[in-house]
Amino acid sequence: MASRQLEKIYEPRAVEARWGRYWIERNCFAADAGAPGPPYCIVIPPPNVTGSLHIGHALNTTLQDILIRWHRMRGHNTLWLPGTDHAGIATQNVVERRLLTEQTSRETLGRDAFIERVWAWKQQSGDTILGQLKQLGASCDWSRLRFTMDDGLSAAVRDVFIRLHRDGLIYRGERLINWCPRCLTALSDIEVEHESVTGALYHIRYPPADGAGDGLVIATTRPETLFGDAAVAVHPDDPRHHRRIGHSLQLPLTERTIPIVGDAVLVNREFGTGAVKITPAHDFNDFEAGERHRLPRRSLLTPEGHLNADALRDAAVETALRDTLAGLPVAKARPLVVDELQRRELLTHVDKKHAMTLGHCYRCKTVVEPFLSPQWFVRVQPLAGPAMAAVEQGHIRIVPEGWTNNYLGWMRDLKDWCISRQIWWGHRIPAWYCTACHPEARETLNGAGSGAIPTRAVPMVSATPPRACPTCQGDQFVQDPDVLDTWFSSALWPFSTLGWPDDTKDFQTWYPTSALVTGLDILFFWVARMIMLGLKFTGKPPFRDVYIHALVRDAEGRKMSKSKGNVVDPLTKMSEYGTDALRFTLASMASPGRDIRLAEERIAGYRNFANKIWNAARFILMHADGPAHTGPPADRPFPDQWIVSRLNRVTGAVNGCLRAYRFDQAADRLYHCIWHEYCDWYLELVKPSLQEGDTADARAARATLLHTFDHLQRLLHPFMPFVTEEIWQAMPHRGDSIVRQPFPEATPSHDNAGAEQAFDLLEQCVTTIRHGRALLDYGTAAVTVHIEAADPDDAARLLDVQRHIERLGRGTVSVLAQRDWPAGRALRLAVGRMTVGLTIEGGVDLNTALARIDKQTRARQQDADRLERRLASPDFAAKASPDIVRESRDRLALLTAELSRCASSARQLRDMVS
RNA sequence: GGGCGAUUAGCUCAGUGGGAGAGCGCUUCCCUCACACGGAAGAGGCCACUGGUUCGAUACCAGUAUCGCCCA
Repeated sequence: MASRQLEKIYEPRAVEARWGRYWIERNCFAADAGAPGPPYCIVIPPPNVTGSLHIGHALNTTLQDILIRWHRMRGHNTLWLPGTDHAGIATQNVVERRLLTEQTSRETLGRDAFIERVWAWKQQSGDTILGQLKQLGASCDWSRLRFTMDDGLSAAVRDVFIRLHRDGLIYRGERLINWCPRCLTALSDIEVEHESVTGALYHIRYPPADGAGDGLVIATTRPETLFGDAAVAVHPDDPRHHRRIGHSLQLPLTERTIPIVGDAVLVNREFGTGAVKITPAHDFNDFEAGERHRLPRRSLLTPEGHLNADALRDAAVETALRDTLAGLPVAKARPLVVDELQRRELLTHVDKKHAMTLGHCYRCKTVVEPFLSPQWFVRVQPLAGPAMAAVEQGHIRIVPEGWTNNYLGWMRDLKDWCISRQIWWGHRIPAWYCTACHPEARETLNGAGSGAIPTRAVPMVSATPPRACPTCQGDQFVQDPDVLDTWFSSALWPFSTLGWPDDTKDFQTWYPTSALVTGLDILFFWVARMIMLGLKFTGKPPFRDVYIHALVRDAEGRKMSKSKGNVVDPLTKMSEYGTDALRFTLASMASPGRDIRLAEERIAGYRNFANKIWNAARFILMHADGPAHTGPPADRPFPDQWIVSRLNRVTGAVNGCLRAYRFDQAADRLYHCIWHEYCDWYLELVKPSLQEGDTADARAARATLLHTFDHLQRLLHPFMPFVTEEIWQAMPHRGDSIVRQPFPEATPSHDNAGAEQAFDLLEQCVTTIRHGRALLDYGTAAVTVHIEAADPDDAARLLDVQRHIERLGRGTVSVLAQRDWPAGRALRLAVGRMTVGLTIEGGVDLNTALARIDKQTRARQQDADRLERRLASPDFAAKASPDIVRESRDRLALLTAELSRCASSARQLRDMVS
């Protein structure tokens, strides 16, 4: 028997640190591919290696840990594989900011030295988030920790790149891509956040090239890009303009003319004047229109987003204007261009309330520019088909199901994925260029951007530099300076972390993985790409289930962000309320398809819950010493049979909820069972027996207490690992940790309907007595109670539980027909098929009780009226199911009986009052 | 503009074709020998609106309004 004295209030901090260390020292979470049991595996969504824990991680980690601990306890061969992500742009940005404070820059350092600095930063800060995950109780197999830039994973990345290139699924080419002028790199389409804004729509007149007629008025939101115009498009069927197709216009502010073309795709006849400019190098739709009409692409901007002097000259911009504009950022150039147009009376109209969307860099929120440059792309169409089929055919299940269409819809019209980034931190593209064939490429040796590699350059893709150039036999090469999109390596995560491309024991055992738990925000970034590449390279879907959880918002429903200052720091909450409380809060609020509004009171509520459990444990430890009954539950008294039955039901429910990813419902069932059944009723029911010493009931109660409480700790362990471990260790136990104890399963033979019915009667009586006591303002004084049960079976059950009613109701209880009740004043309360009578003693004010009975009468009368109306309807009898008809009749009969007893009781009270 | 979701107690949210639920908060009483981070008893809701289906709708369908998210 444990002898440690437990404190009155549960103090999570020391407890958590102690067991957190213990679990790791004992390798409680270590997985072994050779271990028995069905495999169960989750790979963690790798957090940014230099990041720190935010509330989204806390939710994500908690849910995974619940699944993992649950399966581990159920005897599955369970692996939770942890790791971190190198987060290319984000990490590079952080290190660059640090360099700035040292008055230096990555360009000054040079590529190799810079990368060394990033590794040093990773070394310095990389353990932060891992420590925080451990603090949260994440039961990962930490010996298998992976990092996306590990040798093994990097080899997998190269391998995949080379094979995709060989299969024609990766290509290099000049395309219009999204460019962040601050990060100075390309972004993929989904790395751009679109925001609705109100802007200005400028109507500009382009005069005819031959001076005859009025020209055309076009509408644009970006007047400064007109220097890059290659044509003006009108709809071929538009009677206003179609005769002009083939004519030319004078491009304002330049010495160029441009043609008028007919384009039914680009032109919306209702928009503006029905004429639009085509600027192929600065707009995605225009780019495609440019392709259709074979128009030249004039890129006007530098990578920084400034007007390029050379480009302006090539575009034949008037010399004076060129000098004014060259080097200016877009935002400054635009008003100058508008002024100039106005001065020349070419600006016909400005609509200042034009609704439009603007793209921003998802990392730094800078406005992105469509930018023409050579980049690497994955041809995704051939990969998307199987990735859709896997979901459509149910090989991969998305939970909640509602997101499936979202996924399929996105996959259906997927554009090629731009995977090259003009940064230094990441997996460098394994492509090489011959410096003899492409002398310009030599510039990249000092780390310059990919612009230095001409679009037409022929890359040689291989893991190591080629021996000789196939064209010129040269042996000098430079490697492509770009690195891969971080999500490219993340896409391989479920198999690269298990050892792929080697056919390792781990890979054989745990691939495909069982579940992937993540937020909706990276369904496209990550999940879709893992499915595509997983199917392509392993032939199997990377996971069976995808569980999409909510986004955590603040109590007002706003997205948390540092700039709003409404961020809830999970670590602070953990230290204030305990990690278990935070975990339980997140689990209980994880309803499918709904965002979580995190209110602090909820966390405090679950801290109280942990404390409640703690005190129940104290109580049990105080009373568990002594002889205990060891026979089957069926031989034990009523309270034990009842709690075993209830526990059995909640056990079935929790397992069912977890199978369905209903963390919220599982948490609620546990909360209710532990607090409102186990503590409120069961512990109260057995208290008298425990104080009796060595009786049969006491022996049974001690055995049941220990057994059921252990059962509850194991049920609760996945949700609240720390307090349950602490309690489990303090109670009599076998084994070194609750982590590996079997998770309870429901046993049909433990269901005990009779005990549950008896309990329902007991609860009704006790509650009614307490209610009556309050109405009579009796305080804690003992009361004399008579109970009449209309049903003889009820009467028999009541006799069985009579002494419990007496104790919990505080008084003496006789189960008697009303005609046998003693004469004298009594408050009679109708409850179900029973009447509970409290003897009235002394001069108490009965008006409160009278008012209450009148109120109850009104409520019951309403119900009865509704039921009567229903039963009176001929259609109801004819069409409703017989069960419902019978139930309605029964309920009406019960209500009628209650009403007559209420009326009688009220009459008596009125007599007494008057 | 397209798609998805939400609207239920003061707050945060479950829920179901047939008697409106939980947690927190609130009111009253109680520091009773596990727990005041507690116990007991309560108050509080035309289940957003309008139609339809149905014997019966908070629930199913359609529309409206408001809010949110995703995509263009």
